[in-house]
Amino acid sequence: MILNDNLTPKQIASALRVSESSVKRWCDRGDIRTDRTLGGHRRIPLGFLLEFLETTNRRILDPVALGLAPLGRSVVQNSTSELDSEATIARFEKSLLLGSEPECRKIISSWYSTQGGMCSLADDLLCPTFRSVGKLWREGTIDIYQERLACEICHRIVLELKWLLAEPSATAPLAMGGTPAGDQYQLATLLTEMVFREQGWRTAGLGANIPFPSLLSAARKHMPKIFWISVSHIEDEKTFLEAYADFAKRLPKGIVLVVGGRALSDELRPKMMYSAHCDGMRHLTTLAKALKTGSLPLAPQI
Amino acid sequence: MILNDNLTPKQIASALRVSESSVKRWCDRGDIRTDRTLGGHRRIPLGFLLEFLETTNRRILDPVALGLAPLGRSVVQNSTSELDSEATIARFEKSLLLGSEPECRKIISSWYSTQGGMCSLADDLLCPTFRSVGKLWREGTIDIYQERLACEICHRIVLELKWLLAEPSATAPLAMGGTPAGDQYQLATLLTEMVFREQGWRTAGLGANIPFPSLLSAARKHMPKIFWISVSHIEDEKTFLEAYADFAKRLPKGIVLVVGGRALSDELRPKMMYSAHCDGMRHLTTLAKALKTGSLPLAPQI
DNA sequence: TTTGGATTCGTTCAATTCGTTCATTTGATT
DNA sequence: AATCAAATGAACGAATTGAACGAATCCAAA
Repeated sequence: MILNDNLTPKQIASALRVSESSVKRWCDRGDIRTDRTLGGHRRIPLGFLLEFLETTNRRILDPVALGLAPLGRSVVQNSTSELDSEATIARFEKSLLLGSEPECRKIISSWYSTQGGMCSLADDLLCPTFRSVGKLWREGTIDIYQERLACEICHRIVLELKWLLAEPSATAPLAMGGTPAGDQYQLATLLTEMVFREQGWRTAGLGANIPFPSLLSAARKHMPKIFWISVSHIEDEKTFLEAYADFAKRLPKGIVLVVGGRALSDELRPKMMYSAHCDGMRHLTTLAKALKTGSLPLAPQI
Repeated sequence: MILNDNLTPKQIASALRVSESSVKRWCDRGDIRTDRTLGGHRRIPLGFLLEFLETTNRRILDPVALGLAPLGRSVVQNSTSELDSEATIARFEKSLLLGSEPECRKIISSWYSTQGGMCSLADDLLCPTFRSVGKLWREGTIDIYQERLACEICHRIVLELKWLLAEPSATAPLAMGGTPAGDQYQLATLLTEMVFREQGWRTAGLGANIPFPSLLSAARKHMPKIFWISVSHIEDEKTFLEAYADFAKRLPKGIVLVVGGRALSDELRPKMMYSAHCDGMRHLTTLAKALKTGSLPLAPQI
């Protein structure tokens, strides 16, 4: 996998546009976790670098220096080039519809590394793209298989990204969740799982199209700290609400129930009971951060 | 496909993503215990390499180079292969139902590398296991989510195995396929795809639950040499047969239509038109081998 | 057994990185 | 403005790493 590579201080220096000395200092001070060659040269796995970037709120300025694909950049007046997300999203959508997995992989891994991790990948790249793809499908411009193939490709690549994330510690809290019956959309629940992983949680993603009673027994058996429900599509609203209500009522009290997904409209949500609703992965990330150590600060609401 | 015991410096170099020179130096300095051939070439038993990795706190970055399954952060432990398949299958089933992905990964990659590749993995391990899991589910012994989680886990691990397979050449023939509407079972079609990959085909797996008309337009647009249909579950037999018949009739003549899956019973098959029916992955492998170079030796049958 | 193409040998050498020192920039405080 | 601490970047000889080379070895097929 291209993503698993050991970087030298020089590469990182040029990627971040800082001096090599600074990178070496950060390594020695422990800000960047660092491996060493037998001869004592520093070697930094990409995952360690990303870890550093997140805690210090830094960005990769030159992905090419790390062997990643260049993302579209537009030259702004003051000579600082900014990410042209519009162009990149368009390029990504095109590659998806053509079914070109390698091209999509380049874009995703580059976006993931240079932007804000899973969060930005989900909210800023994948979500808009699939909104657009869904529209094209409803318009009849593209075929169903293209939409499915797009999901399949993204699913595979996001799974690959898992190898960049540090193995969660055995004592980390457990997050469990899935997508209820009638909803086949797997990508959303996978991204949810990855966000928890990124925040150091242990996770158990149950997948899509699982009946509520079965979700309930999974929760009861494993007693996670958080249970997430990702809803992208609702077959029948009344049936859904009934099944959900029963699920929420019988969920053990110690478990935080988090819901999200584009199907949970403003009209629907007031009829549901949950601990938290997340409007996008950025939202979820802050929640995961907060709940990781502290106990639940959120009271159930109606 | 047996685990290679004696590794060359070149293999180790690419597995650790360092230069061959460095590996040779490490051997000569005694950092890696090294055997020699009569002619003086270095040969490193896997055990010695693992010893080295352990003491220097190093990881294999590219397991593919060693012919090992990608095991993530840890390295394959017991290369002593269990030939007691009964016991292994039982252990595997237990791990699946417990939802222990790491344990399942060990068993699958061990099976894959010591037995007959994808073929044996599908036919001898996964197929019997899921038959048994399905039975437990129908009996009510286990919950739906356990069966789904089992699928999910296997799906992920099989996808990881893809990194073991060589990249298909750009001129390799294309195999395309998927699972028709009403059938959610993704693992079978994924395994089918992997078998073609193993045989050097380019592949495009469309996933599960795709309506026949959409499968048809995918085939028309990409014109694969083979189109596979994997059927594990049929909602309504009459609807299925009609949609299938329409699909088969309109499929371009140059494309070989291969069908398979546990739902295609002896009573059903005579009512379908196809180029070949595969009863297991071993069957499919020989077909993929035969069709790879030669033209289609199979006449459509009724 | 012989043969020929692919791999590995041991060696040399250029490029990179090491650790260290020191000058410069940054940014907060007086 | 002036001061000072902290962070950054440039420069150095010494050490490590990786690429290249002809010669020797391996291995599978004739």
